[in-house]
Amino acid sequence: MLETSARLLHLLSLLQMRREWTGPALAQRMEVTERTVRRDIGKLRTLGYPISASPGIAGGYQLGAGAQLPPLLLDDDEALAVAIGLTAVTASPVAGVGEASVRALTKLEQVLPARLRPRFSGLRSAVTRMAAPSTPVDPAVLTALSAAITERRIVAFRYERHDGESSRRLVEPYRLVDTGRRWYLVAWDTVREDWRTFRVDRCRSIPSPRARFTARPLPATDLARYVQKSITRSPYSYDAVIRLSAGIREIEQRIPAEIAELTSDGPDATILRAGFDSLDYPLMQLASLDVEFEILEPEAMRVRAAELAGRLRRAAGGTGTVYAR
Amino acid sequence: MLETSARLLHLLSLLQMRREWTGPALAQRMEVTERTVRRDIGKLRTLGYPISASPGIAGGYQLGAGAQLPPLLLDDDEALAVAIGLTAVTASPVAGVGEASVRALTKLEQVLPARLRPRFSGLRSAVTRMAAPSTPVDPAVLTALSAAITERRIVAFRYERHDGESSRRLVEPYRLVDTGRRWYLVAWDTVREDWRTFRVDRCRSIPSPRARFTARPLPATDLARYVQKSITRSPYSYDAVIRLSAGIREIEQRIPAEIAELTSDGPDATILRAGFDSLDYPLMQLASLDVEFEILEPEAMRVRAAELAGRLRRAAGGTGTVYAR
DNA sequence: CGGGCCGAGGACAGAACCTGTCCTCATCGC
DNA sequence: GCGATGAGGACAGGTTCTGTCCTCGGCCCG
Repeated sequence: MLETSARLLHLLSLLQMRREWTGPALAQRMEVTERTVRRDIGKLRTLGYPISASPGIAGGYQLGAGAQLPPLLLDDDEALAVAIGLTAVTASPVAGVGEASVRALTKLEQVLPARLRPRFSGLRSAVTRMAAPSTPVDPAVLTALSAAITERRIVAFRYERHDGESSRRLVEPYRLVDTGRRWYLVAWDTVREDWRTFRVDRCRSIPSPRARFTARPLPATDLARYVQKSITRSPYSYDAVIRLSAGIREIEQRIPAEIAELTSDGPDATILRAGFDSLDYPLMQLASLDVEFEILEPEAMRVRAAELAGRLRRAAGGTGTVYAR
Repeated sequence: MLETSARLLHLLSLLQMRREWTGPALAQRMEVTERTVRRDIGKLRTLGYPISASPGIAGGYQLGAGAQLPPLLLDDDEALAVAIGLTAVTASPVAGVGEASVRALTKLEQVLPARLRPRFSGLRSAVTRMAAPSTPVDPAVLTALSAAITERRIVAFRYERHDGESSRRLVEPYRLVDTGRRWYLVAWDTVREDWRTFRVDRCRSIPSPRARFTARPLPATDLARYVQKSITRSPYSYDAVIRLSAGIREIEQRIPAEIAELTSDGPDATILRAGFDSLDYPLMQLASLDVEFEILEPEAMRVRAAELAGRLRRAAGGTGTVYAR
């Protein structure tokens, strides 16, 4: 029987590895008779895994997509790839799957064989460095928080406030919320005895787990909305208004709707409104559009644009004639 | 017995979900006696999964990292996160795990429940758009090729040559090679009856599988090196030489070693050599360093820097005094 | 030190399941 | 029609599983 459980997993692994298998091939691979293979296939079907079959020449079995996801059986390199991919997603959260990616990464790290850890560490820093220039978060902070949330453990960490001063916090962590730009932790502050929303990028130490706690009712059902309300200021350092010298139709095709709000300003001009945490990246993206643009707000963005312009001009050195596009 | 296989997977799932479980909690969750839980734990141990135990108050079981990776049991959101993460890695390959990430993504897509596919499609295009601006590759092309490689199926696709003309190809695909910047396919061309190395970003249709083929000996044991040799020209559109006005120690800390070759040019200057496929992104990154720099080569990069400088200058408009840093 | 909470594992009875072997039937492509 | 595929019942001989009961050991706390 124990041999059967192992064999069923092996069968599942083979079906994931290649799309099509014949009964005789599976029987040989698993060292049982074809009758037993047919029985095992039936068992997997009973367990809910949809395996289709076609008889005759070029026939065989195929594992398809069913109502539930089967256990994923990965080899070493595949596991590393998954870990790296999840790390990339946590570094630049994609709306809606942020917390799930941290949870999945926590699961994977728990069981990652020791021989793969050095490679993972090396590749991890490469991915973190390549992430889009928003506020950087240490993946280790995220996974530590995720584990504490799952296991209902109080965590201690050093937290830096907006004025730069850091203090020690002891909290019951409940939820990680990703706003698409930043990670927040919704937690009950055990010292202040009230709910607090923490910016994860301001966490200055790896949260260390303490005693268990009993869950209390959450402060809201929609925690993403709750976090948005908790943020007393604009989530961005800069709220920009930019006039682009191209019609809105053209601009819509080149700038994702989630990033900016676009308003038509006549047949050949578009007003773009968006928030940014830093200026360099958006400035260079705007310059790369090869569309003339004008910064209406904020002043700081105009100053920065002039600085970058100067540096690029000097870097170009003794270029002869510049042809305007 | 069938019930036992399912129960073992369920137990594994619980152990992955939370770090610590007591026997009584597991027994209640799975609706068996504690004695059966102890037996099941023993079975998982026999299967190779290292489960540690601590007796007494605050005791329990913990699934640890062993010699092999256990089957991963994920919920819907976690599966989506994994899929998105793998898509991100295939879009910007991290050296060494590129092919594995495609293989893993192919496995996952095969079993992804239908109800998750629309969400996956939506999130996938978001990730692809955010990828670093190297040569874009459709993830669907990669996974179709990976499946064909695994199943030894000839594939047909339209391929665009460097002169822009596209033709139909019928090939035996053997390996996907990621050079860190681009994807290549090593394949046997059935029409020309010779080995060919294809750039995946030039594949203009989703490869469709045809008949099976019998594997032939590969043209080399080290296919990454083979691909590098096959590329008759520099892999990059531009080979740049840039002089930075800062010491090499400072620059090394801010520019990843894999991206550029750095040479000291005195105590306050550094020569940077690197290849690029486009100019805007590197120019943006260089300008953002807040270090004066000079483009020694190529001329095209100087021209582009001047263009961007002009556009940024005009965008800054009537800025008053510009303070040099 | 005792009590309670945890994990460990042997022994037994009654029940359930597993595998190979053999067989008949159906579908598919050439 | 033939050969290659999948489907599944029946049987004999053997194996495994579960709950129940029990003893033992470690850990923490009052």
